[in-house]
Amino acid sequence: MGHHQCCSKQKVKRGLWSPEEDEKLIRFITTHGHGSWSSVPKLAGLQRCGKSCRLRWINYLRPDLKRGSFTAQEERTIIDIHRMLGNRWAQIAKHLPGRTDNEVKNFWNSCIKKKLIAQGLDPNTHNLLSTKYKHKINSGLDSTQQRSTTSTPVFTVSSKLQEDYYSMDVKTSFLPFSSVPLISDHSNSSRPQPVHDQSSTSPSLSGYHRNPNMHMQAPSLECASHSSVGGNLPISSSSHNISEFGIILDDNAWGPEFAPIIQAAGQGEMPSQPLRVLDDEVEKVDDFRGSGQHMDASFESSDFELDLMESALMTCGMYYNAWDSWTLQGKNNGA
DNA sequence: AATTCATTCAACCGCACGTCG
DNA sequence: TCGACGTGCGGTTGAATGAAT
Repeated sequence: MGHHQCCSKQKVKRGLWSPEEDEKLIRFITTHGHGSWSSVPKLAGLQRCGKSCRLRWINYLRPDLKRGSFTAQEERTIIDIHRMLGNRWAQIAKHLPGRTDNEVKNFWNSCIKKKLIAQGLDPNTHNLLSTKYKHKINSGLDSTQQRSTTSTPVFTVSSKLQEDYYSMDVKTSFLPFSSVPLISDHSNSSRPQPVHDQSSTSPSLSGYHRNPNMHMQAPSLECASHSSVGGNLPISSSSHNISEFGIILDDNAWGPEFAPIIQAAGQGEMPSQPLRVLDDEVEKVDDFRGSGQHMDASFESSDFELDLMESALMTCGMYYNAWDSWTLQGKNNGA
């Protein structure tokens, strides 16, 4: 097994770090800074390679690290961003102050992943799991327990859809409202902010581009004061723009109970049938997701959107927003 | 109490990318 | 343009620990 170049020139220690080694590294970096990591071990008097020193500092010794369990808010943030970016742990960690990519990755693999599977969701795509995972879903809690024991909003389908839950061939990309790029121009300072609990942290990515060629007409929305969607989650009294939004539902599940959501999402009149996305657009998104290309993403999420997401999910289960335009933009950029 | 099994997470590895001479 | 080097990232490993038998 070959070692990294920086390790090959000298005999280096590997494995767990001792308190003495930690002390040496901390003392050196706090007084000199790390500068070139490859020179740190020699200057700090450590029998380690620079890469190991860097990792130890970033993941464990850095003074600004936040230790301890992940909060429910952090967990929700991870899930939301992962849904868009996939396994880009470093990008996800940037939105969790004091958390490292390694920590986020471990938390995902040891905890969130299992939760999603138990809830019938594919942790990679966040879509409904196919029938081959049915045994995993059923092996855990029943659906009622699954919903009541998680601290993260449970993405599930309405009761009318339950019977088709495992047999549906779902290849559409579903996103929560919290992930919807609400404003096409991120620099637009007129974007309204939620009026409640603005102190809490929400995902906020930067550098995101939309595809201007695929921009759809964005309906505006005036939310009624503390209107209620689904009968239990209040929406803040504020005005919002929501663009490129759609809901996909089984035809049989489509009913007047979804009207508040359609209205709240700025779609205006209740459509006579569920909104749908064209298959070829879905395939383009899937292609992009599978390509491993990076995309710049930027949008803001707010508690309002999280509430709306939860409301929609609790009421009608599945939904979709047309993020095709910006993923395709990312695909083009990455080529 | 001893052993096995499962889980967690720190650390390692290989690769990709950027920079510089 | 090319190669060497440094850095950052995501996937994987394996030691430590806890739970179950």
